[in-house]
Formats: sequence, C-alpha cells, structure tokens
Amino acid sequence: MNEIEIFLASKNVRPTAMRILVFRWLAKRKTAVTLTDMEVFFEKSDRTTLYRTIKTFEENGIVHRINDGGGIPKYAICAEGCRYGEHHDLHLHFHCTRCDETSCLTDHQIPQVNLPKGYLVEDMNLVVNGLCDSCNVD
Amino acid sequence: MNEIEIFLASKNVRPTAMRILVFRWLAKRKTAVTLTDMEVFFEKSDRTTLYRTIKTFEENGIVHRINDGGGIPKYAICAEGCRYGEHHDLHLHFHCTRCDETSCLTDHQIPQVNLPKGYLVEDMNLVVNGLCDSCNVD
DNA sequence: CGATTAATGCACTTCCATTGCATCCAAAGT
DNA sequence: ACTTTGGATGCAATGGAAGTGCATTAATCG
Ligand SMILES: [Mn+2]
Ligand SMILES: [Mn+2]
Ligand SMILES: [Zn+2]
Ligand SMILES: [Zn+2]
Repeated sequence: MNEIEIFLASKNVRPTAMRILVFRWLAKRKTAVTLTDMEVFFEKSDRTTLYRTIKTFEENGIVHRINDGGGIPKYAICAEGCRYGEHHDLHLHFHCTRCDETSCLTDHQIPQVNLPKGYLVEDMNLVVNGLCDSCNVD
Repeated sequence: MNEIEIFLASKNVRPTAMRILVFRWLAKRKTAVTLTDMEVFFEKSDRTTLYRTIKTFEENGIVHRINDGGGIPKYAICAEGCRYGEHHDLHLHFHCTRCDETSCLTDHQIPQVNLPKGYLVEDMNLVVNGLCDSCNVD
C-alpha cells in the first residue's frame, strides 16, 4: 500500500482505484472544487460515483464542504485532526469575485466572536469575498 | 402614500400592492425567510412574482441574501445604508441546527480579519451554527 | 474458489431557481 | 376621460444540480 492508500484506510475509507485517483487530484488543487469540476476532469467516471466519493470523504473527515455563497458547494482537503462527523477547519475561506476560485486560508483562523446570552456555538464559517492575489493586479 | 410606500419609492422600487404586502410581512419576521416560506404564506400569489419581488428588493438594497450553508438562500431586511448593488450588512448570521432558523445578529459585527499580501476585501459573510436561545433549553 | 459485502454505473426523480411570453395594470400624457 | 406605454404579474416551460433505486461489477474474506 502506498501513502494515500494507508491514509484512506486510516480514515476507514476503503482505498478503491477511483478514490485514490480523486484524493490524489484533490491534494494537488490549490483551490476548492465543485462536483462539476470533478465531473469535467474525471470524464470517464460517472457523476454519481464522484458524488458518493466526495460524500464519503466528507463524512470521514477527509474533505470539508465550503459554501462560498455561490450556491454550489465546493470541497477541499481537510487539515489534520478532522474525524468522522467532526471537522476542525475553523479557518477563513476566500472567494474571488473575479475568477470565482475559493481557497482555504488555513493560516487565518476565524476570530473569536461573542454571542447573545443563550446561544450555543457548534461551528462557524467565514467567507471573505474580494480579489485574490492573482486577480488583484490592476 | 404610507410609510412603506414612501420607503420603497425612495429605493426606486415602485410600491405595488404585492411589494407592499411582502415588505410588511418581511419587516415583521424575526428570522430570515426562504422563497418557499414566502410561497407558503402568500399562497394566492405566484411563485415567480415572489421570486422577482425579492430579487428586486435585493438589487435595490432592501433585503440581503443570506447563505447559511443549507443550500437554500434566505432573505432578511437590510439595515440602513444599503443601496443599489452595495450592501453594508457586515453583521453576524446565526443558523440554528435544531430549528433551522437563521437570524441576523445586527449588533454583532464581523471582526476585522487580516489577509495575505495581495488580497483585496470587498465583502464578508460570517455564519455561526449552533443552538439558538429558544432551542438551547436542555 | 465460492460466498459476502461494498463500490460503481445507469436511469430516474426531485427540488428549486430561472426564463419566455402573453396579459394585466397603473402611471403619464393627450 | 381616453389612450398610450412600460413595468408588473401569472402561467408554462426550461435548466441545473442534488439525490435515490436498483442492477452490475469489483473487492474482500473464509
Ligand atoms: Mn477550508
Ligand atoms: Mn443579515
Ligand atoms: Zn481571483
Ligand atoms: Zn433554534
């Protein structure tokens, strides 16, 4: 077993050929991907398989879902420490309004927030919209 | 003209009967609404009309769209100062994972964030998931 | 190898958003 | 008051993406 297979197995995800390909591809991306992105790249594979692959990945703490406001979910590989049903990706997400790419700024944590009395926080999601460094060239 | 008509007109939105009804209803809501919510309440009206009504409201700074992660957009009345294509609702949004209601916490601004060099901020959106005060009763 | 269980592929369904077009209405001009 | 006219509305159709059922294929285990 190679490194990816070992990793997937450690997440209780059976390392099938398709899953290995998808994971390797995801790991190389610098920005989050949509299901359609996957569909375009893996044109030989069925959309349903990709759908269930990314769902399995999400459920097992391998990727996290990002909602950048565009309505279509995007996915990116998790940082370490994410587990089944328990994600720890409290970092900021940047969505570029020009190139429509969404990226994880894993070095930028979501600031602490105060809430009114009685509210209990489970999770947070901060999306910053603007121009990414590539697009912000004047 | 009553107060609502004057307000709509001030936003360059013609105060039709339907728009007045919708605005009045929205103003009474404590939580953000979906298009389907509107459809259920205004059962006599056509879905398309409601769709275009809320779209017009959004485009003219009367409501803002909230994406709480559930995939279905929600809408709530804007704070003062929002204009055509220019919203100033940098407040926190709370989404309750139990009752699925989403509310604007207009008193809670989004904290300042630092970004990597080269990134330009245009807008931010912070959604906090958890239990609202009504649901967090143990 | 045979039995068992999970993954895949295909077809279909569902859920909303969105659009085209005909009709209606209300403000503005005569 | 009548006509004109552009925007608002309603209905029907389309579009796009998520999700489901089921038969088939592949992987795993004894
Ligand atoms: Mn991320
Ligand atoms: Mn709000
Ligand atoms: Zn960009
Ligand atoms: Zn609640």
